[in-house]
Amino acid sequence: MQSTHRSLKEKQRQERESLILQVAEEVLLEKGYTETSIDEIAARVGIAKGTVYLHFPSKEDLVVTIFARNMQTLLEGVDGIIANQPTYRAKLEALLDFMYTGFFSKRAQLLSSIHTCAEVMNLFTQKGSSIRELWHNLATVVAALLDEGKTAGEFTTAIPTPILVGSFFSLLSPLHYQRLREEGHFSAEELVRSVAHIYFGGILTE
Amino acid sequence: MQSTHRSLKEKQRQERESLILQVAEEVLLEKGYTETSIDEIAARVGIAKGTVYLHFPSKEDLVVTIFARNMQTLLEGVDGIIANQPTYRAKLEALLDFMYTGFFSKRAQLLSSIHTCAEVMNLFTQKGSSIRELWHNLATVVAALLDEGKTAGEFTTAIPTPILVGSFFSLLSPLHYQRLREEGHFSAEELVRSVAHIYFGGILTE
Amino acid sequence: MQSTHRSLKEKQRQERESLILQVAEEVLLEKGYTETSIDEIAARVGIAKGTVYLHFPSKEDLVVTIFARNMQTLLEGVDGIIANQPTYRAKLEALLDFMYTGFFSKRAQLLSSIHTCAEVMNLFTQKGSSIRELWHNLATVVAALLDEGKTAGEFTTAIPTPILVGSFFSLLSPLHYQRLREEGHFSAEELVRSVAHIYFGGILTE
Amino acid sequence: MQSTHRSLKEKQRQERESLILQVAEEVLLEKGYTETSIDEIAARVGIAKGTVYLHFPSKEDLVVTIFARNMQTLLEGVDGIIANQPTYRAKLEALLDFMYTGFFSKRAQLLSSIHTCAEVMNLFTQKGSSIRELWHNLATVVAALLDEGKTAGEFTTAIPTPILVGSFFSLLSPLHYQRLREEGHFSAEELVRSVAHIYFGGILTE
DNA sequence: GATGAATGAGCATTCATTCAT
DNA sequence: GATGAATGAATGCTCATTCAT
Repeated sequence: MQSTHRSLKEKQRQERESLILQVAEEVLLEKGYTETSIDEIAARVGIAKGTVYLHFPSKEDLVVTIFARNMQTLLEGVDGIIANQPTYRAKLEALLDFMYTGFFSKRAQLLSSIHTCAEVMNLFTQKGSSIRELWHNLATVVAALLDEGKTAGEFTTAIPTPILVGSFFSLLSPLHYQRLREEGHFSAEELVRSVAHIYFGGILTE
Repeated sequence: MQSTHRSLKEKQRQERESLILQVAEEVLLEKGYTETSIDEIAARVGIAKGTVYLHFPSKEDLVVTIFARNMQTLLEGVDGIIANQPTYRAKLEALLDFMYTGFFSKRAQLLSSIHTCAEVMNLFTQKGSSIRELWHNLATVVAALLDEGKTAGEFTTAIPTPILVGSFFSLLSPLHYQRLREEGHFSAEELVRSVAHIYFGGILTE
Repeated sequence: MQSTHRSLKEKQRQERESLILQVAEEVLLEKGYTETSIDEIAARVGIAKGTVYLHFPSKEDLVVTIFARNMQTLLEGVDGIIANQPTYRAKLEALLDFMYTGFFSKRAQLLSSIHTCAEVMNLFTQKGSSIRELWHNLATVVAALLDEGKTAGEFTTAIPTPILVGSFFSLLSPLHYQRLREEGHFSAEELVRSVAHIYFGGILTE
Repeated sequence: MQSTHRSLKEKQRQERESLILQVAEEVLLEKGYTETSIDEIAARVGIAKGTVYLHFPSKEDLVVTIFARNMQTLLEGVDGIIANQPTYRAKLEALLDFMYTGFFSKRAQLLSSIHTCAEVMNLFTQKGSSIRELWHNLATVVAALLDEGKTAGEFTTAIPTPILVGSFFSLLSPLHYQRLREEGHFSAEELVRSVAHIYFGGILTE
């Protein structure tokens, strides 16, 4: 019963922490790092400012945690996603699909801002070594798929792999993605399909 | 003489305003919006903080002006750039080249941050109607090229134009661009060539 | 049995209270009032923060209690200490010795800070009336010894007793005391002997 | 005229800075370091909080400046004060007199708190190297006087010089000093005379 | 009774903006 | 016109105190 009690407490704690992370993620997406204030996060969650600090030692840590958690989840899913695909193209398409369609449809924006927003990048120069590492892992996976695809004769060797990796992650910048979905009334699936078409086949007619 | 005097004054004023804009642009690129302080801009220009406010009513306006001026210059150049190209593909490639190789090699990062960085976007929700309009104009030009290219049978009709436009501007996210140039030792030309290869021809062999 | 139970509980309560006071005293000596946090006290004692508040209504009260308890103990010992000394000088020397050598070697620093540290003094302006009273009692004892010594012809009458009392308690400021012991490698005994030499005999050669 | 204008500005600036230092010193004496807030200092001076930061980069620096300035002034005066005194005793008495009677009658309290108040001491562990040095200089001067006095046969050699130095600066703890003046209605002169009597001649008759 | 999660007032510090000179 | 000193709102963070469990 003691343990029941404890696990209840612990569960509530986890839930609250999740809530903070979720709300912080929202505000972060809306306003960017600097304009996001702990005050606002606390207010939106409906708790006191100090409570946030019971879960995260600093604003910086809170944000790094958000990024790390997303990266981690993404990385954990990658292997399963690419495992059963027959070709390297199919593997990369499955990855694109996972990133923009599923769990990450919104989070992808945040992850993307790691390398599109100066403000965010500077954050990780100091505290985000773990993030950089996770990101590097992901980029390595993609680079490996591209290299193996080249060796297998699937992909052109005319373009250096680093550039291919860069374009792979650039294909659908988060805010373009969002705008197209919201204003252009395109489904996530259509967006991914189109982007894959461009990346793998180009836009030229045969 | 009065008018001579006035126009001299006015010329000096213009020159200083240009200098402020140029310096502010530099700082903005280095540090991002929030970390950019009027103090630093004034110091780098060598004028007093208050003088900046004689030219721009607020930090926000200053930044919006920078974006607008770049957009404007870009737009003004577009026609000449695409005019003499034989095909729509060539027109779009010339545009890519102009954006990433020439005058805009650095500015492109700023322009791009309009839709990749929440912080920057919010700026334009309030004060940046002119920017949105200019951006819309540019997007319209690209959309027209793509549409005409479709009609001419140059480009695939399988992908909706808005998505093609989004991908066109996403192809090389600014920080990827920068990192590839600095760490990967790729030339701007090679980057543009590769990206065009991907966009137009895809990455598949054959 | 009820009463046995109660007194057991009560005994445990007393012991814990003593422990809190002891630990708080240590931290207080190390860090000063403001830098001392209830959190740290509770952690060092091994109890919850809230439990401290079951014993003391506020941090202020806790600290006042520490001072009062020390003053009380000192006062209770005074009579025994001075009782069997033949002269007034011997009585005062024994008191000095007791304060700097024995049980109070460390606590003397705390007591002394009552009138050397503004921060501490302000504490007692509001809640420390009991402290002031106890301190006054001690000062009265010393004043009496000095007055009687004067009457007995032992001490000079050239100096008003209040000043003599002030100097008696100032002789060895706590941090000087500590520094001399730690860096100068003087024993407590030597320090007390030297200070007594100065106070009673001056530093001039015969 | 330009220079007149500038020096006027500069003079006003100096005056304001002096005012801040003076007010901060008062508050510091009343409340101690931690309880002193920039807000209160600014309010008492009648300026905005931010203005304080135009003069001092941080609270810590402000306080260190106060201490350093006092120490500096004291040190600068020392030589002149002891120069024309015939004996070492007279030199030390003159120094005592200077510290407790003149310019430093109040400031002595602050200086004294350098080594009587844990809170204050900790401050100088980090930023106050200059203070420690200045203090060390003063202690060295006093130690030299005592040593030379010993060699000259003026002072007893029975007590190690470091202890004599410690007692010299402890003789009249600042708050005792203040209380005796305010409540005991003793003049500064009488206090210094008495303290000197004790230090040099002891309190014994004959 | 004991706990420790939650609270929120308080503080040092920054910086866009204003305005007297 | 130009200056830069002055302002004060805003923010990250701490910690004494409370109270539901």
